[in-house]
Amino acid sequence: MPELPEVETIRKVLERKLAGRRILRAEVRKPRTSGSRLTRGLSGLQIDLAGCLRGRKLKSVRRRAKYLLLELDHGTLLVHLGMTGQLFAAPAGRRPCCDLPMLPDQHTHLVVDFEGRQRLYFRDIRKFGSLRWLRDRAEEQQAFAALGPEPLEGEFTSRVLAAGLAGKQAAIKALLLNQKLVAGLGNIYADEALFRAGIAPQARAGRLRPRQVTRLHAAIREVLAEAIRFRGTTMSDYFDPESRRGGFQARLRVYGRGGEPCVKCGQPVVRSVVAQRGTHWCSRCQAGDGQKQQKKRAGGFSGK
DNA sequence: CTCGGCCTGCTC
DNA sequence: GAGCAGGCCGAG
Repeated sequence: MPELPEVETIRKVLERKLAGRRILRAEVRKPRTSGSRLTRGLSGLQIDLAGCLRGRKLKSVRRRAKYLLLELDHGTLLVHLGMTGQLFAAPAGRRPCCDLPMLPDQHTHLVVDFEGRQRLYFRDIRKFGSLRWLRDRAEEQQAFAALGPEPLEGEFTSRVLAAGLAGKQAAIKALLLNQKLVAGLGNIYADEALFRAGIAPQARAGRLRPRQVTRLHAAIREVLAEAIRFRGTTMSDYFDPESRRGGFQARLRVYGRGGEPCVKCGQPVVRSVVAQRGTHWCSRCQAGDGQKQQKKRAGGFSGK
């Protein structure tokens, strides 16, 4: 699902197409009463989302980690896309693109009509996404209280990363996915950053050498920035609001390439499970300092 | 921290 | 039918 680069790509498109426009009407299509975060406010109370949106003007579209914030002249709609969430902006009654269904379909949960015949759809097949209504900045801060630094901002320094890793026993990949150490990485970019840094995903976080931490910090920023330039990664169902696919999938070095030769050394890319997630890595280029150490030394001195 | 659960659709 | 999928949350 969408990770930081995809969400940032969506943000840019929405900002360009919808910022400054007023909402004429909104429709929540499948309000579910219990267990769903879809139409809940932060307090957990049911709210009339359509009523909150109607008549408001969209001032700007911001992003925090993988969250989108549609900031209105009164209140903010917080959107998280989960695994399969999509936002489409298209004129009413027009199909977003030929290989997508006519909207709204059975998976469309919210339809927002803007002035100028623009219509915004929130669609989410697996329903892991969420919509929340934030009344003010205080609620916004509360929503993000547990999130770590933005990886592309100055607040995310090599020192901050090092401090977050110090003493941790967990696999480095688990921490990268956690959103607390740094926010915005998901399974794809965690694997890609670790490959670029030459660190094994299962390496104990607290055991990384200072230079490995420095490389990881740089790799995280580079891979995210590059992925944004290519408008994100489309493995299967990611589209931006103009129905465009991402372009970064052609530049992935390990993710989704299990069994194929490593782009650096030619050895087959390994596909295993780390932190309960499918993980792609090169056991030669990412020797790290975990259990795989011996592999690197095969043929030379044996480890023990 | 790790695990299971949440959902639906797709591929074996 | 089983297993898998880009994320998160709550429980242990």
